[in-house]
Amino acid sequence: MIYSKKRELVLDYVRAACTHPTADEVYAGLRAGDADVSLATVYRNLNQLAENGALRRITTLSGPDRFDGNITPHLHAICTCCGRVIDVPRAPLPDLCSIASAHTGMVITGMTLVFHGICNACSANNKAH
Amino acid sequence: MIYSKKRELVLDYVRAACTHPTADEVYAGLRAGDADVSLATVYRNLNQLAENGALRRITTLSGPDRFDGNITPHLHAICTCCGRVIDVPRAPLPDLCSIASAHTGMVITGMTLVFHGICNACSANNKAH
DNA sequence: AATTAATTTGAGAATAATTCTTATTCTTGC
DNA sequence: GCAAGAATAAGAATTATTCTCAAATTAATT
Repeated sequence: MIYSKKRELVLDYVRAACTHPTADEVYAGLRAGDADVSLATVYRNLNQLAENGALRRITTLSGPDRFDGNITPHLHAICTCCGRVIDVPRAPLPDLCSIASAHTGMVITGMTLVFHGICNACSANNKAH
Repeated sequence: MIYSKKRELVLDYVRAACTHPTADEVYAGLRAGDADVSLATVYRNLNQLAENGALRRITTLSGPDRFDGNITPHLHAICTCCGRVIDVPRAPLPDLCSIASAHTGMVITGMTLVFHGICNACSANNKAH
């Protein structure tokens, strides 16, 4: 993968954001700044950056994927009301992957652990249905 | 929610399947049988049934949602190669939700824990890239 | 700095998964 | 069996994402 100015813009944007932005938000944010990128380029680069570990992809239950520039080990909680993603420090866990591997015979390459709930803002706003 | 024959068909189909079918697979399966349902009805009912706990929704990282008629507590491992979902017995876990709740102040309503890996069939077939 | 080969980009079409709309058809209580 | 409310069919619409390919960028070489 050779250097590209657009990829650097995308990476910098996600790293600077503390909002775990979606592809669309990255696109809009760069456009609102002085950057001239296309949506396809944003998607392409987010995928590449997540693929090679520069970013983390956060797959939400419903709604678009989000991206996290903070790749240090931590977990996420997603508000089912507004979609916001909140960081959660990683708690000590038993070695679940080994257990899964032993039980299924699969080669386990990873694990996704996400919390769901109502964030403070939504609780305060009584937006929760 | 009043009774409906179509909803019963959908629920029975997912319960009988051991494949964690997608909405499309449920639709095709019912159509292949003698059932006359529309795709929208399959989606609507899968959503309702998952909502009220009769089924479990399995959100995969990429690809369509899958549904599980087995609602007893267990985990899932998803093959990143073929998309198949394999059941994993629930291992004892620390109370992660309380930890997340304490750290974020959110009302935590649930947690998703999914394993990713390569299933036996894909390993055997060397399909894994 | 020009040449070239490989890579990336832009713009919009295409795709995939799901939801919405509305007229019609069930379901249930009376 | 009728009325009121709920569910359905069919396909249009929406959302999120990927694909296509000609044009632009990058990096290595002259």
